[in-house]
Amino acid sequence: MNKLERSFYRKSSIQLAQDLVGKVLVHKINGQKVSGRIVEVEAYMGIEDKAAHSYGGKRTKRTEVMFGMPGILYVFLIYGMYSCVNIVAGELEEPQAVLIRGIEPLDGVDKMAFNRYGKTFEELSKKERVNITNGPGKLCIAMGIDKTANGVDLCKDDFFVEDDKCRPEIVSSKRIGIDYAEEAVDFLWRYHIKDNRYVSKG
DNA sequence: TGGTCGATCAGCT
DNA sequence: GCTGATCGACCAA
Repeated sequence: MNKLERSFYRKSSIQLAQDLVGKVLVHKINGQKVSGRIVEVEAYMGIEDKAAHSYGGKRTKRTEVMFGMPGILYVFLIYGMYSCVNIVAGELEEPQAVLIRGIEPLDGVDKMAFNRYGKTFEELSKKERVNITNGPGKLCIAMGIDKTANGVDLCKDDFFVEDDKCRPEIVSSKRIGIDYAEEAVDFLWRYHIKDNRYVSKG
């Protein structure tokens, strides 16, 4: 359709976060397309952001990809069992990223349903249909994203973001699960589509 | 509808 | 040894 190129990602994570809401994340697994509209994100601003893994310029094996090219994926393991996926923003050597917190399933809904619950989308209960991708760990399971996707370039063929010209109303709020981040807990760096059921909270 | 709690492990200290 | 950008199960009311 309309795959976004490198220049789209080369901007601050706050800007990129807002631009990503409403776009479509696509993952092709062995030729099978799985996709969903990005409905909720959070910006992590890097060096000066106490909530970011790269706060203070912390550069380790884990955070290394955030220092890389904008438009690549940063995938990390949280609580020993869930993956979270980010899109790297900013310039090279500027460790910013946008966390994807919720998507609305579009293509490959049966594949997603199988990844999450081992059954077809049709067979899911009402609750399961919402819970399929309304959280950062959940959407990674549904879309088949794990640590092997760390560092993958969204400007290539099997993983990318496209613009289908959807322009929903976006609202901002405080980021979730960062109680340790002192003054940064109050920054309104979470953005989501208003009234969308696949938003994780609020 | 909301609170608490266990799972499970890489990256730090 | 401790902790976390989470989730789901369980329990109380």
